[in-house]
Amino acid sequence: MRSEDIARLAGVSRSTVSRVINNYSDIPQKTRDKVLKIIEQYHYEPNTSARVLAGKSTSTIGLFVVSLSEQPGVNRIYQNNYFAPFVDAVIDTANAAGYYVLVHTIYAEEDFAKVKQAFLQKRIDGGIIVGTQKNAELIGGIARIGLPFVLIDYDVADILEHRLSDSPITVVNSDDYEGAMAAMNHLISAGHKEIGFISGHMNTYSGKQRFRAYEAALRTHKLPVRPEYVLNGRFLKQAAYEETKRLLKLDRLPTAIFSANDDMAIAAMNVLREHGLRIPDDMALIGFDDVPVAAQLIPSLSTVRLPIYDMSKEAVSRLVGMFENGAGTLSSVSFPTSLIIRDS
Amino acid sequence: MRSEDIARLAGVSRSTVSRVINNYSDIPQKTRDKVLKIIEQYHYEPNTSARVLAGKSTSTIGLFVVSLSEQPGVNRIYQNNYFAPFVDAVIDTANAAGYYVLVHTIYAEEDFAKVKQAFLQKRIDGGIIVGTQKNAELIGGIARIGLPFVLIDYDVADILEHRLSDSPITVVNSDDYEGAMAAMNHLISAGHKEIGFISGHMNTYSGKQRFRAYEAALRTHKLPVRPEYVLNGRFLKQAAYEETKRLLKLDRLPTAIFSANDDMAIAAMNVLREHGLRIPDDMALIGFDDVPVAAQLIPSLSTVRLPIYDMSKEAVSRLVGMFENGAGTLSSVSFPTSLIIRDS
DNA sequence: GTGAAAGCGCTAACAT
DNA sequence: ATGTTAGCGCTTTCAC
Repeated sequence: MRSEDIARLAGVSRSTVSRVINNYSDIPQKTRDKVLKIIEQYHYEPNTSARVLAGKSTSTIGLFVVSLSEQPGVNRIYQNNYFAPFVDAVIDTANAAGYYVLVHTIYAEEDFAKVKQAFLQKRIDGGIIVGTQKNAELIGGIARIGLPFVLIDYDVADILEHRLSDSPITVVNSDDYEGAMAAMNHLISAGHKEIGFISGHMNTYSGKQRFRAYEAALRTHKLPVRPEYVLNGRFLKQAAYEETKRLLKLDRLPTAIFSANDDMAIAAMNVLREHGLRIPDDMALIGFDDVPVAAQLIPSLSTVRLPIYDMSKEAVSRLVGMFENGAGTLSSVSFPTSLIIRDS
Repeated sequence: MRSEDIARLAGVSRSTVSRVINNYSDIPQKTRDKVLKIIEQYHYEPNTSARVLAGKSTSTIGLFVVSLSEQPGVNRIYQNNYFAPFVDAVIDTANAAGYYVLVHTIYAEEDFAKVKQAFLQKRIDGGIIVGTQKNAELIGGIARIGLPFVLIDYDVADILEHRLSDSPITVVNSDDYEGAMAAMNHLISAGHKEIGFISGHMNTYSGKQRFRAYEAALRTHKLPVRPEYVLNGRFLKQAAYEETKRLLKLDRLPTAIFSANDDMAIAAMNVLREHGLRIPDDMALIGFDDVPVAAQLIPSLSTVRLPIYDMSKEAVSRLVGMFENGAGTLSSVSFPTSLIIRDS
């Protein structure tokens, strides 16, 4: 069933059918109804490829989830409490706004070709990229294609430095520094003087900010910054697990641990439990993200809440805004986090 | 940049460029290399719409997540431990097989139009649908379009009845009946004689099978089937929460509860805890699905494991198989479940 | 208000 | 082995 068939059945020309489909104003209600009736009756839907080729938009948003991890297969997003909500929230809000979502996961450096490909092949009107490590070359490469895109969790300064401020890029961040600072201040106010840190990935913006706040908080309160208390977690459960085990072998332990995300905090929790340490009595613990399980655990996990749904929604609506207002230039937003004190 | 530009730059015709791109055999290595070099150099990627319009496939799989729930907004998939893994696993395996995935969520009856639309508009080569309630009309409607698709969790008998066995449909199920039976037998062997049930959605295949096994197990062992012990959960956390509260108001309580999924079992756990009941001493609890949190809870939740990753992978590979072998007819697989005994 | 016709970027049958 | 050409199904400019 093609538009020509509809035209014949309705006794009009293909152009009239097209006008009806695209809601042209200069077409009498009578003709419109007649055509619409046939379309309805035959369940006709215009061929997307043909429409796009003729100049229409794809009504499709690309969503690229970047999760580079050294151990392949270990950080699949469906086991990742941070990415999964983004995927779902973006799909939700994009669908509600009338867009299809093309999702692609990037687990290896070479898969990045796939994101440029999706843009270059004109499969999408624009994209949302979450989880990118600092990589101006990549961002520049995509920007050069000219289609708008949104980066979730990225350092705006890095984009500015590479003179990309005229490109249609939107950056959506959370106030990671402030959130981490709040968590640290809470621990310090509670009297903790020896605080450990499980770091995220230092090449991501959020990972960096959370670490910076950790250090700054200690310095501000003239507390010791001990290298052996900084665990290299890279946002990975497994790494956090190993590193926490290593920490417990030290002669002298911190009394609290601040983890750059909840997944790693939970891994640490398991290690602590295995070693017979009580939480929070022997070791206080604060995570980051407020993943759904955090509240379910016993003891429930104190954490810094990230407004993932709002961030995703904003990413979609900004992207759609760029479609409608014709590209635009660099812009950014940052969402406030909130400290959630629970039992840990 | 179009194929014509590449042709000009390489000093050949557009058809030669096309032949190179599509790996035709009758083209000398020298010409191939020359063209490839230009393509590389200019980062050329053929326009997908044009290729599809000219008869190529889209290399895109549609993934439709159906989650009809009475309370809108309450059952978003990112809070749903059952759907999220399917989404991620399908994306993972499809991407690995060289396919893009177009994901759409269906939260209301009228959104079903979107799935037929995606097929009709030729946006996808085929689709995977998870979470459908029994609805032969819908299935028949999609089948009539002629593109292959996979149903995850659907009653094969229903498809047979509606004479759809010649359509390119694959059904991927899990052994829900057997799994539920194993859980029930475990409880019964442990001496439980009064067993409650939190039901899933009776219109889904898995929901139905899990309930059937519950009843059958009780009957087989000549144990009482008490209507007041059957809670109407519809796979929803909230409903399970309310219903469990209702259950606890009864004069006489069961000593064990079997829940049709883990999310509801966890909701029940919370209610039990709030009422000061100990698990498993005062009330034993077994869930279904083995969602990631199940193992993290205290007490950890005994459950029936669903091989979601394998099911998703099979769904993708069967779909791709139908693409390659030209449609085909109805087929189905069912995956074994396994009883995971933990502390609850 | 509506139709005719050109063109979007590609593939593939046909011709050489 | 490579070029020429006719579509694929739609949108849109230009005529009428």
